[in-house]
This record gives sequence, C-alpha cells and structure tokens, in this order.
Amino acid sequence: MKSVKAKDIFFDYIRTKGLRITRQREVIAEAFLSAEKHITAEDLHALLKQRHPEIGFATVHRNLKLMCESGIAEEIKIGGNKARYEPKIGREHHDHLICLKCGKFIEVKDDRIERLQDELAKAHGFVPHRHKMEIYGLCRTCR
Amino acid sequence: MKSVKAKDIFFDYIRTKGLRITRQREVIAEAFLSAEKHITAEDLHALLKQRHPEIGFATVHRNLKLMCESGIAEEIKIGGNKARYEPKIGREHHDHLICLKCGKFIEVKDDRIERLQDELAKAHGFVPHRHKMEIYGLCRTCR
DNA sequence: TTGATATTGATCAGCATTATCAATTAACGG
DNA sequence: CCGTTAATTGATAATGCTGATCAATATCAA
Repeated sequence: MKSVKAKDIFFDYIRTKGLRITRQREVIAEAFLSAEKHITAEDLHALLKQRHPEIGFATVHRNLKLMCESGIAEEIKIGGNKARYEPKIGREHHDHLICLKCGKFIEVKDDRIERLQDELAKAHGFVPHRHKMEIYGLCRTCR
Repeated sequence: MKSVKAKDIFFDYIRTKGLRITRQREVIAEAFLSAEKHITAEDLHALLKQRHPEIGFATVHRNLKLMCESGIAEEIKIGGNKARYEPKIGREHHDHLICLKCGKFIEVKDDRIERLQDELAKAHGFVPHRHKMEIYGLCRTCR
C-alpha cells in the first residue's frame, strides 16, 4: 500500500539522520498521507485537532518540512499564498492547471513538454534538477 | 528607445486612471527601467537612496505595483522569496532557468513548449491566460 | 492661484513562517 | 528496567514581506 511505503521511507530517513520517531510524527504522517491533496499546514493541523488536540501548529509545520526533506512530500507554492503539501511517493511528477476564478487545481503532465524542458535547460548549459510549471486560466465550469 | 516608450505607457495609464504624475513616479520609473533585471523593491529603493534619499520604501513598493498594473512591469515570485520585478515592454514573454547554487536567472523561451502548454490547458477544458515555468538546476559555471 | 483630492513617507497591522526555550520524551547502554 | 543524553514538543515571540493608515504635501484642472 502506498501510504505504508511512504511512512517507512519517512521513518527510515528519520533513523538515518539520528532523529527520533515520536507519537506526533506518526500521527502527522498518517494524517498527511491519507488527507486530500494540496493541503495546507493549517488545514492539516485543523484535521488533526479532532483526534489529537494536543498537537501544536509548529509541530505540524516542522514535520511537513521534514517529510519534504525525506522525499515523501512536496511543497507547492502558488503565487504568494500559503504553502501547500502533497504526497510524492508512488506518484509521478506533475504540473498544475490553476483556475483564476475558483482556485481549483488540476494535475497535468505532458511527456513532450517534459522532454523539451530538459532539452531547453541543456541547451543553455544547465543541468536540470527539477522544474515547476503552472498554467493559469479559467476552468471548464468558470469560463 | 524602449525605456522612453515604457515610461509613456506608464504615464498614459496614470492619466487615464485620473491619477497624478509625481516627481517620485518619474524617478522610480526611470530607475526601474534602466536597472538590472529581476530587481527587488528593496534593491530599487537602495539604488534610489543614492540620489533621492527622501523617497520612502512604501512609495517604491506602491509604484512597482502600479507599473505592473499599467503593463510595463511584471512581478516574479520564485519560491517563497521576495518579489522581483522586471520591465515588460518591448520584451517577449519568457520563462526562467534558475541556478540552485548561485541563484542566477536565465531567461528562456521555447515556442514548441508554449504551444504544447496551450494544448494541454485546452485538453482539460481550461482557457489559458498565462503561465509560469521555472527550471531549477546547475548553471554552466556551478555544475 | 486656488481648491479638491491623489500621493507621499513614516509607521503600523496582518500573514505565514521560523526561531526560541523550558518541559517532555525517545533511544541507547548498562 | 533504569537513568542519561539529547531530540522533540508546544506555546509563544520574532521575523520578513506586503498592505493599510493617516496627517502633511503636492499635483492639476479650472
């Protein structure tokens, strides 16, 4: 199961770094991995508050960062808004279409674009590591 | 000359909106249009301080926003860092290659990618307005 | 020149995120 | 199982950037 694997990767990362596995880390990782995509630290904290009212916001924040470091999560920043996070394990890289009106996110990927992006970087002497592409417009229901 | 045209567009926009042309607006627009690309509000303010120590940071900030509204400037936000601004008039749309080590920006454009981005949006029922593409990697000198 | 009002500059307010710190708790060795 | 060490937590303060406020000033049409 995807979420189990991701949690294992996270915990392995923690152990490798000499850090510690805590009750909070388990709870936060589980909640994050089964939560809706593109969740904010605030929303994840609110979600956790239901069953674990003792977990503080700073801890949620710290652990989202740590999950990013470990490779199981990715931070997405759109415009100047607050950061959003999505699980990354077992999921392909993708980019986003963003509706200017309702704010909806759609995940997309086009292999031809990916290939051209690599070519473009190399043509300028760059060694590409990662990229970010956002297309803003009006979605089907808002246009 | 490019910068003259841009200033005219800016001032026309100001007049059309019933706003006023001030000494500060002139100075800020000139400095911005001849400054290095990708400048921050802070750096532009520091630059202006040399000859015009009376101009406040808030005014620089406000007028960069206003120049964006008028169409002669564009705001670029990379990651969660402070906003940067670049002149837009007489310049084509472009995207950025960003060096992960030295932070250098390179402007790039690929018509094939642009076309595919439009197709991609339309294929998902989106009406594309604008997009943003950043490729992170190591530049020629840093790799 | 005058009057109406936009602008300025200094400062304050808001926000998301990060740092701080005392108290707690995980992990390890014995 | 116990005790020690140091990472972690939770509350809160600090930071950094951007926007808002407001009295004083400057613009511009009449």
